Amino acid sequence: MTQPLYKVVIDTIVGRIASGALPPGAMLPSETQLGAELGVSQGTARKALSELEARGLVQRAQGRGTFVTVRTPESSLFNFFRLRNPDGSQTIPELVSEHVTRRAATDTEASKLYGTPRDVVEIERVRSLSGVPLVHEVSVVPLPLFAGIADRAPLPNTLYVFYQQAYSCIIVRADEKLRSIPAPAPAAAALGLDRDAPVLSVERIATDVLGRAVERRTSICATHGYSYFVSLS
Amino acid sequence: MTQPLYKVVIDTIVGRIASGALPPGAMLPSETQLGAELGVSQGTARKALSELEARGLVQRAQGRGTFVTVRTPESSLFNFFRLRNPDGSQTIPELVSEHVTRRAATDTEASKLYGTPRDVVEIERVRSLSGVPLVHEVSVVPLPLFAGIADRAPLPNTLYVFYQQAYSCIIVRADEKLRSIPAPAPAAAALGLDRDAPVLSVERIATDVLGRAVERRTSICATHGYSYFVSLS
DNA sequence: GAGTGGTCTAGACCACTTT
DNA sequence: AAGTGGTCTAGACCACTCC
Repeated sequence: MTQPLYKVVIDTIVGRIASGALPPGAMLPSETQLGAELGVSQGTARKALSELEARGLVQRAQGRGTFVTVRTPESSLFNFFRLRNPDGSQTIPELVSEHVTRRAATDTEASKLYGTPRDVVEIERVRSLSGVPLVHEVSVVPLPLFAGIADRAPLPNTLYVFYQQAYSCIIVRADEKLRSIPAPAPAAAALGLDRDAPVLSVERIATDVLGRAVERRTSICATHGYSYFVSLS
Repeated sequence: MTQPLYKVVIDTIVGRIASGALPPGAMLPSETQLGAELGVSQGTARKALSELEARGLVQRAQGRGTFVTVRTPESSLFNFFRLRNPDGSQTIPELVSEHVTRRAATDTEASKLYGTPRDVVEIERVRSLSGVPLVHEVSVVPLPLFAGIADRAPLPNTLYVFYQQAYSCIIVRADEKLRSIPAPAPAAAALGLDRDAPVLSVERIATDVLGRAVERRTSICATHGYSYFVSLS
């Protein structure tokens, strides 16, 4: 039941990235160096690096080297913000307002978030597309993992880039539940919608590279002139 | 600018699968045999087979061999029917009614579907979950690729399994656009909804293994007690 | 020119399934 | 026992980037 060597290599590198020892943009050792350092052949080191590239954690370029993937606001939005123009082109959501508060976790929050936290931080935001407020978004993160985050408001537009830069917390996956519902009161008020206007409700659990459920986010989106894009395979 | 050998191997096998020479469930040659047959080393054949496995086109099992992936109604629904119970468990959609008609393609249909077809076949269906009609679904396929399909009604519950078995057309990808809208008249009538009940509109383009846009599907879903699940990464 | 990743080979040994 | 895929090694050559 012993781990294959290439998986040991993968775990080693994931650990270095998750700990911040290898920050975004850092160059990794070459295949040969990595193999020598960890006592495996170049081919085995290569297999590990290729799998990390497939996971999106590093990027490789012939002649240049292997680098820890840098998350820019653009790449983060591309992956995790699915509201697009009808032709599929990106739209950048602007921040209209933000409220960051620290509070006790509800029972569901405690049960769904990593570490069953007693306290959480709630980030409530209204976002607009092309100047029109269309998204009401409430993100909840466990306080222990994000110590001091409430004092750093206002937060940057793209939270996942911020999580990585400030807390070495790398979001790699988001599981979402979508429903079509009449606009709930707080969202209707924030977005200036009729009480029963149809809106898209998106409930998200975001998971980091270590497999921890790190954020719970509920978004209410008015899809006027925009669409939520997904690709299934 | 010549193709790497392993890509040649991949294309060879994809061709055999898409042509029906390797039907679902068929066993592929072993790595050694395949290498000998195509004049490459076992390692190169292995790389090709591994990539085909990553694409989901074949399945490999230690000690048994490599097999063309069999699409069952279950696996097809798992991949391409995203409406689930709130806890994430599968729900099997039953067929309530079906109308299959042959007609001329609209301009958008002709422009978006493979081969810019003059004629298409439209499959209109109402589906129910746990006995409640919740989905109104209109699928449009180009007539040339699916000759005679209109005469084979009623069609099976899962169209993609049928496309593969009857036409060697393997759907590997679906791009969807979601919006929340008031129920349109035909869907409201078919599902027994109020005229302005909020529903999920899903517009899908399905693409086959040869990269051809093979089906356009518009679904109207009432998300009463159900949710549309996606995983982003 | 030195260093990087990308492709390809040949061979070894292991774990697993089937007969 | 025979045949399969899974892991691992060692070495070669190529294409590319950067200095």
